[in-house]
Amino acid sequence: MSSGPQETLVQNRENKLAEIRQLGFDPYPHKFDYTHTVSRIVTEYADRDAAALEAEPQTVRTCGRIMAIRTFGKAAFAHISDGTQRIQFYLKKNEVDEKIFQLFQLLDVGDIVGVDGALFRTRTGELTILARDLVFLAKCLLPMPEKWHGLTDVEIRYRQRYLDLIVNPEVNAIFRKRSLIIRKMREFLEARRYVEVETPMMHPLVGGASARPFITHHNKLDMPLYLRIAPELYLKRLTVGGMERVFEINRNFRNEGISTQHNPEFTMIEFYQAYSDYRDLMELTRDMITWVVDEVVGQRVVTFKGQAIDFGTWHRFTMREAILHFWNRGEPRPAMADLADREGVAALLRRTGAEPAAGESRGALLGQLFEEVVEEQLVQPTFIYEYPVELSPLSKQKDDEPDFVERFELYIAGMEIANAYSELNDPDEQRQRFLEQVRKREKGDDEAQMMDEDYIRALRYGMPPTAGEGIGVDRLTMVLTDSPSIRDVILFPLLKPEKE
RNA sequence: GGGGCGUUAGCUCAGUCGGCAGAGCAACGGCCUUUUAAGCCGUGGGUCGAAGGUUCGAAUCCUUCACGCCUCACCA
Repeated sequence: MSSGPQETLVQNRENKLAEIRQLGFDPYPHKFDYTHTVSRIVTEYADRDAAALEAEPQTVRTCGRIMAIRTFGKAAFAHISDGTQRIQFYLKKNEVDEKIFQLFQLLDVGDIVGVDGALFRTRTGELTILARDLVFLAKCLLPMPEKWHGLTDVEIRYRQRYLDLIVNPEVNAIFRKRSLIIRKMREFLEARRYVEVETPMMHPLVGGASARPFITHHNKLDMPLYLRIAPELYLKRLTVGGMERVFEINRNFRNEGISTQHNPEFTMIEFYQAYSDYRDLMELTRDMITWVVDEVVGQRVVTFKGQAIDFGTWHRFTMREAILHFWNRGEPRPAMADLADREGVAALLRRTGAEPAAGESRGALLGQLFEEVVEEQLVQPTFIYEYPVELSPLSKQKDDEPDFVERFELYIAGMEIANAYSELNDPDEQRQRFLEQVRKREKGDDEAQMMDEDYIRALRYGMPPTAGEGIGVDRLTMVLTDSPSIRDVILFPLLKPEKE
């Protein structure tokens, strides 16, 4: 970083900064009053042609980062950007103060400036500011990436996201879209009488999902704390307390592997609706996501990794139906009867080439079979419902089939996007489920949940029938921005530390 | 964690069979008052990811390591 040729590149820029100071300019002024952002100029004057700008002169005062400079000895063009749009200004030696021209000669690509002048159109028709004043605002001391290819090295892009944002305008667009997606989801829920809440990020117990937690420690209390893997158990305490519709948008932390679909911290919108069941949430989910797609994308068909995803058509299968429907491992095709017992499921699992784990229940194997056979085929928005009770320690059982629970997941582009269920509100049954989790934990399953006595106590005060859901905001954003990696929709994804 | 690929100038990339380290942009010095990847002339810039090894000679072959990407496993 501080060796060899880059030193001279940086030295050049530092020398220029010193010269700017010697010319009498403040190298780090405190503020700049502008009349227009660059973006506003570009949109507001998009329709004014050269004649219109001549007949009715428009002066603007704006600011941004210099993205390109083209000099002609006694004149020059430069583009400045506000991060979203860019506009050109034209500076002529005989139309500005001598000092301003000298200042301009000391500018580099990357510097931040203010410009003041009248708008005109060049011969080629480009909207341009004829500069009458130029204000130095900040120096870019490090050399900028190249103008044609920009910055493509993903390691630098993720580590130095600021540079990525400066150079690659589409990155800025993705994160604006992410912001809009979250805003629209919030708006959707608020319009339905939901209240936004914040619950603890540091938990004394692990619960609400199956995942390994990050562990930390409180010094004064001398107690271990877990970064939350899910807010679920706190949000449901709130429904006990009479907050009938609550939601939270925040991070979960899971101490698991990292991949194009997994970051150790990720954003989940989780919501609970009293006096409703999972079927109501299926409707709500479809309505919410189609509306968000309409608002954010403007059309129902979205391209993701080259595939057309149609949010105008939603599919639904029970987990068992999906296994039969999407079976692609040759004849004979399985029938519902083959899923009826553990041995049948295990046999099918063997036909996929997977080895059914020894101690696992029929429900767990069913889940495994689903993942083997179905998951990656669920490209179009698809609800999978009725999950095995063994995989769902917090969900309410089906009345007519207690081996299964009232739960669904939403799949898009082969990814799990949402998970929802009718909440188990029978405290005795919940205790049994927790005890089962504790047994798993004792057998070495470090993803199993812990007994949460206070949560049981809350349920004993009575929780209304309630349905709850979590939607993975990062993954939804991936689909709506055609981003193949979760790192493309997280500003600062976790990376190993830079060496040195 | 396993497998595959990658790491060369500030950036984007070439580098053949092991034989003097290259280009474009950026930078620096000139010329240039409507350019658009502006143009023309000239100049400088390298611990070839790191450490070992093979060889008369290594960016190039071998080993180990670091980081990244893809993929599998795990997970949402």
